Amino acid sequence: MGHHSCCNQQKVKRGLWSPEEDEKLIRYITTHGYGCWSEVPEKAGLQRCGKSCRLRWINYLRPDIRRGRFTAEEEKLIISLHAIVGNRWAHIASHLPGRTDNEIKNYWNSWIKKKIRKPPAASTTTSSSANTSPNNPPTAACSTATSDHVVHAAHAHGHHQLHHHPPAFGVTAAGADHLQLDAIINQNLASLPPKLACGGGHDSPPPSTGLPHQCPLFMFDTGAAVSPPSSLIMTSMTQLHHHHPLIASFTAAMADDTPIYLPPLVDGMLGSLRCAMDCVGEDDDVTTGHCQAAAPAGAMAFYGDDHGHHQKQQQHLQQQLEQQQQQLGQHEQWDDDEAQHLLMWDQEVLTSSNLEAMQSGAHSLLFMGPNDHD
DNA sequence: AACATTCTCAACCGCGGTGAT
DNA sequence: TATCACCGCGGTTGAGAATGT
Repeated sequence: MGHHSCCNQQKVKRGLWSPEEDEKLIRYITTHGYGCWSEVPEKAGLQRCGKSCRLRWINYLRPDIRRGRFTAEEEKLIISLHAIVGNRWAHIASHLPGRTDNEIKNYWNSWIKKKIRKPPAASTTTSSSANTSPNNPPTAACSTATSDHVVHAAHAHGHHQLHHHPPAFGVTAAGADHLQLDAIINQNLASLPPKLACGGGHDSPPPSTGLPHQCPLFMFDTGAAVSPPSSLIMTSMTQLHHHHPLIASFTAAMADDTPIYLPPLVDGMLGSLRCAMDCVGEDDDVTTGHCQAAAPAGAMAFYGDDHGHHQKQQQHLQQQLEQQQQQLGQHEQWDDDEAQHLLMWDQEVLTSSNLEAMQSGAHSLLFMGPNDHD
């Protein structure tokens, strides 16, 4: 239990802030700004470290802070975002104006505690019914399961390695499906420029090469629970395409056997757009984009190459996976039963014939990725 | 009323990333 | 390239409030 490095030499006060301290900090920030937090305490006349000042300002004092209970819409957004990006609270907070990462984190953790203490009584009943009561959001459990139900795909020596992380809570797939898909549809696809949207892009010239290097994989996770597989009902491709415009566009295009170029893997819901823009920007050629902006990866997903952050998450998830497997007495990374609920796609082009393979084989997951061999 | 338990949330801690030197 | 300082983030703690017994 040491002090911050920035506090070592100073006599700094700790603990709760007094109103006088708040006033000093507010007065200083509003007149001088906060260019360098390490200078703020001294210049503001506070016996605090810069880190503490920053935290106090960001989490409590800044004028655009929004306090009070989370609205139902905010709850939904948090749940959806968490299902996709996990515990990246700052990322989630960036999509909730006036809310801080700390606040969202506290809110989420309080829900986790509740769920641990009081697991869902009827895990076999569908949780897709809309219940946004602040005191009873079953969707939280579903989305937690979705985020915990992580399939990690990595390229390794020309084949995909799959790691499965089962849900922490016993839930059904439907609620998670809706959450993920709603999030994707409402906040991702809906915001896409038409020229980048996959669905309406049949008139665009098809890409001439493979998927972008930085987007070697595409994974569609319907958010279905994995165990028991028999509980997976609504996540076949046929059913899915009613909910997801990307899949709908796939199947629509299948009618005339138009090749569909698969979108790449993306980094989370809103990150997908960024990824798409990056891809386009780096290639400087929209036609090589492969509908990447429409990538709907609603699950945690990893490129498996040079993304250090993802590698870190991979390691973390790998550890979680191993723990889960130990708990479940599983020794294989991926057993046959679970594999039945995956479809690995190892080509770049989706055609009617291989779509049929998907429809016949994929129940809970559609997983696609081009070969490593470029 | 008194005590125990649970909940909320502000604050702290440590780590990793980044930029300057 | 190595080192350092700083910043930002996520995990965790703990005090006070709320609730239950």
